[in-house]
Parts: sequence; C-alpha cells; structure tokens
Amino acid sequence: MSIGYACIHLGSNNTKLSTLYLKNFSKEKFLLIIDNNLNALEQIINYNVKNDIKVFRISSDIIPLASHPINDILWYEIYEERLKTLGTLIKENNIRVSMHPGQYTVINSIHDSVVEKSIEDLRYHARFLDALTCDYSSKIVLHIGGVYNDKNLSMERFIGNYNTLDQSIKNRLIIENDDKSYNIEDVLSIFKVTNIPVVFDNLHHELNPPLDNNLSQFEWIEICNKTWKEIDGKQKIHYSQSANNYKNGAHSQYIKASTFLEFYNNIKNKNIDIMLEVKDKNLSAIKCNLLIMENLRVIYLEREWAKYKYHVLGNSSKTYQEIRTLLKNKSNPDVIKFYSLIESSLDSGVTKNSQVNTIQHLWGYFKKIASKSEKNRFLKLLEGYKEDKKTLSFIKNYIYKLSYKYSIEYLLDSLYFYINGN
DNA sequence: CACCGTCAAGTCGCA
DNA sequence: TGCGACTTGACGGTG
Repeated sequence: MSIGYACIHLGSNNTKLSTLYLKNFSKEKFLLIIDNNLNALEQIINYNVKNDIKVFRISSDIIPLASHPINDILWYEIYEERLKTLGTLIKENNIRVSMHPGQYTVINSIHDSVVEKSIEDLRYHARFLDALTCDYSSKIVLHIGGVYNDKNLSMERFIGNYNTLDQSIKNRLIIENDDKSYNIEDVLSIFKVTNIPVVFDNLHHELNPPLDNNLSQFEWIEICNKTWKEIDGKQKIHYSQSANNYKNGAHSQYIKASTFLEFYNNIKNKNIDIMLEVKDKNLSAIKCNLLIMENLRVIYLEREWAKYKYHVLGNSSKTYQEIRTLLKNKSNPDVIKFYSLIESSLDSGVTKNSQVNTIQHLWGYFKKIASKSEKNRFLKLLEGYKEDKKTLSFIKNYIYKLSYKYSIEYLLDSLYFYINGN
C-alpha cells in the first residue's frame, strides 16, 4: 500500500513548472521551459524519495503545448538521455509515476477533430512515460468523456475509438468514474469489452453513484480490483474529500485524518496504491503515510512538527503548547491527535498577536547575524504589520529572504512561508 | 507587492 | 445563447 499525490508540490524551492502560451511560442523558449520543468521534476522526485512517497502523478504541463499542432519539435529525441536518466532515478527508488490528461482529452467526442486531437494528446502522454522507460504499471488515467444525449452510443464510440489506439497508449491507459456522467458501473461495463483497468474514485462515486447502488464503495473497489492484471501493477484508486459541501467535486485543502482512517481501515488488507487528490498535495501524502505506519516512531512526528510549528504558533499558542506536550510521549505518540491539532490550526484564522509573537520568535534566528540595515528594515516592517500598513505575506517574504541569505535550513523547510494567511 | 484578466483545448447544466 | 464549473496555477500587465 503506497499513498501519493498529484502534480504540484508544496514547500520546496525550484519545483514549480513553467508554462508557455501560444503567442510566445518559439523553439528556444520551448526547450528552455522543458529544461526547467525536467529539473523541477527531478527535485520533486528527490523530495519524494526523501519522504518515502512512492506514488506520484506527473503533470501534463511538464511539456507545454505538447500535442498542439504548432509544436513540431522532437522534444523526446532532444531530451532522450535526460528523460532516461530521470526515469532511472524514478525506477531505482521504486516510485510509480502516472499521468492524467485533462478535461479536453475526449476520445468519444462526436466531433472527429476533437477525437483526433485527443488521440494526439494520448500519444504525447504515452511518449513521455515511454521516454522515462517506466514499465506498464505507469499509467495514463482517462475519463470516458461526454454523453451527447445518448450514453450507450457514446460508450460504444469510446470502445470503437479505443480499439484504434496505438499499442503504446493501450499499454498504459486506465479509466476512471467521473463526477457527473459515467459512474463506476458504466466504466466497468466498458472494461468488460476492452479489459481496460478501472480506477475507483471515491468522491466521484459519492457524487455520481450507480442507479441501483446496493453495494458499498469497498465492494466496488473489490470489483475494480479484478480489472487489474499482473502487468498493470497494483490496483490504483483515487481518494479525496470534498471541500465544504456535496454540490461539486472540489477537493478539500487537506485530508482529514479521522475520515481517512475510517476509509483506510476497510481496505488496509488489500495491496492498493492510493492517489490523493487534495490541495495541499505532498503534505497530506506524508501525513497519510504516517497515519497508517505501524510502530510509528516519534522522530517522524518531530520532523513534521518542525515544518508546521511556526504556522501553528502564528495561529494559536495554545495549540502550539498542546502539541509540544503531546510529543513528550516518546514511546507511543498519538498521531491522530497530533494531526487533528494541526488540522484545527489550519482551519483557524490568523490572529495578529500570535503572528507578532511568531515573527519576533523567528527574528531570534537573525538577531546576532543580521546587519544593522536588515534589523532596521525588519523593525520597520514589523511596525508596519502591527499598524495594518504591511501585509503578513510581505513580512514573511522578508524573513524568508533572510533565511535564504544566511542559509537557515530549519526555516527554509518551514511551511510557515508556504501556508497562507494575511 | 497586490490584483486581475487570461491562457490551447470540451462538455454539461443552468440562467 | 452564453457563461461558469470542472481544476489550476502561472503569466503578464497595471497600479
């Protein structure tokens, strides 16, 4: 059982992907951006290795405008060696990468041009994973597409078009239930004809259940398990929690520990990879991995605490003290309580007094090493913040810059600078 | 720095 | 008929 996250990475430098707009397109810029993005991917993979995250979805934006007609540049040849090296890094660390084309890739469209463009886009995704030399457990996740007032006909069109796809795409394609059109039963009926492995998505299932829905989600997961063959790797599912309400499929900021464990306890005996779809990405992935770890050692929570502590302190010194007390139990730390306290801090708004306290606390790192002018600037910013003339992110950025200048690693790793609050 | 419209692309549902 | 949501940030210009 491995738990991972999708595309974006929070909390470390040089992990952001750049993009390219049509009007700026040039070969030079295109290659420059790929170069940047592959470096970012390498950083992310290294982070994942360090944090024992074994499942990761690579953003489709890694190669900008990859399947657009304007782009006739053979990036997969130009970067062949680089991609191979990256793939080796991924494989040597047993990381399972995947990709997920967006809402524009619709192979069952009634418009031929849309189908053609979609197939071209799938070719791009397959080409990228092939270039990494990842095996066929590295998948491309796709939704079924549109309904066009006739679901049966549209499913038939999906199957017909699927049959025409290149083998390199078929090797990797898997299909997922979506939040409004194709429920898990529909997707499984397509499996019956095509043998495409099925990804179960819990939130989509909740929003778009089958008409006759007597089975629990865990029974559906069990049925989907049968669609995965040896060569496809472990069964994959998507797990997310809804933000605020049931009205739409928007994902929550973080994965709530208690809710996740309730779900996990029903599948923990199966060998499943879980892709989290959540806004705080790697943060929740680490969290969920620790939540399910047997014989969790307190050192892992202390590492987590090092990252979260200044954020917590900035919102509530009471919560800060509670967590410190909790971590004094070295032999048997209460991981659920730990995260529920972090969660309450993430939910609560910023209080100015606590922030001022935190900022002064952080200044302690620089007190002796900062120059006179840096000190003056700091004091001026702090006064500005107290008087509502400067925003919190303004002063956070300044402290971050100082951390960078003086190489204060402990602060550079802190989520204080990445989790918002004005 | 803050703010905001825009970005290659499809489909659906609602006003 | 046209626009917002989905999902999602990054870019680029303005103030």
